[in-house]
Amino acid sequence: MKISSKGRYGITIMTYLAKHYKENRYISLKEISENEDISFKYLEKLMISLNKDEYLDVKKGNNGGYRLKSDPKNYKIGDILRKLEGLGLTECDEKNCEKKDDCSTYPIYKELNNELIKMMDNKTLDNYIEV
Amino acid sequence: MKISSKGRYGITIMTYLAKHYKENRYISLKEISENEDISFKYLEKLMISLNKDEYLDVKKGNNGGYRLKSDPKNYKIGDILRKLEGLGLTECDEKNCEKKDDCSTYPIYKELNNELIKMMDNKTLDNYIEV
DNA sequence: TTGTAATCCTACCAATTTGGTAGTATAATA
DNA sequence: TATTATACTACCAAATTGGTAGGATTACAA
Repeated sequence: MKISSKGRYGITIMTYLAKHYKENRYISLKEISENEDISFKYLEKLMISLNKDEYLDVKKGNNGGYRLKSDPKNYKIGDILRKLEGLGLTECDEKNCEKKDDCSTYPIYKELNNELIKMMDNKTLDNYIEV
Repeated sequence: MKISSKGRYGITIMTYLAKHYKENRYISLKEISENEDISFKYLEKLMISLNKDEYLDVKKGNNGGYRLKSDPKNYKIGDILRKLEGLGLTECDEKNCEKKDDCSTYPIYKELNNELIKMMDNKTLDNYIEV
């Protein structure tokens, strides 16, 4: 039940973007790679997932990079993890398991998943950047 | 961040034992294996971890098997998972990471882990067996 | 006292997931 | 048009996970 390094890197990246949000500039993967000690190539790949549904502003070319579309308070930890590795402790609901109604453990996972999701969506990036 | 099948099986096993607690008998892995459709051999291996610190009553030999040591209300979901796969979304605290104080994401994980543990230890087996 | 039913323990293996690399294509702009 | 950036595809190695096999040990009942 660990968050994978994919998810952890995602949170690192997004926290980095949040911290520099006020600077109003595009931040390149090169910069993040150097400052957060994550392989540039791996970062590139993560960004493809992380930027699903145009989650971020992107600019290619010179002085390009990524930028939050809006204030850090609008970015939930839950959403970051959803994009990179999905959210939830089981797949009971996701896979639409047929045995659900007759499953002795489903009620446990239903509760756990609901609380987990609530907890993750309740935390936004602004809480973790000193201003 | 999924619970592994190790953990899920553990919860299935413990729920089974809880459901039959009132019957006051030892329950064999053979019985659990047949009823819950888990490979007998795999079950055997899981029980070694699951029974750490003499978590359960065991009897070998004829009519032997496993039994809860006490009422299902004393068995936390958190403890079951601790025995089989550990509890927590990161290893930040477990591995005593040196960079903690200088880590931009540690505060996030600290909060998440605390809430997760609280949530898991708040759920006991008696809540999930119909009486 | 011996056969049987159960757990205990160790070693091994296959499949999947995860973490990471390499190379090329595409786009923006100075 | 050279440079700086992201976008995309294919590949690969290591670790984890899920599972199997087989023998050792223990308890009990006939």
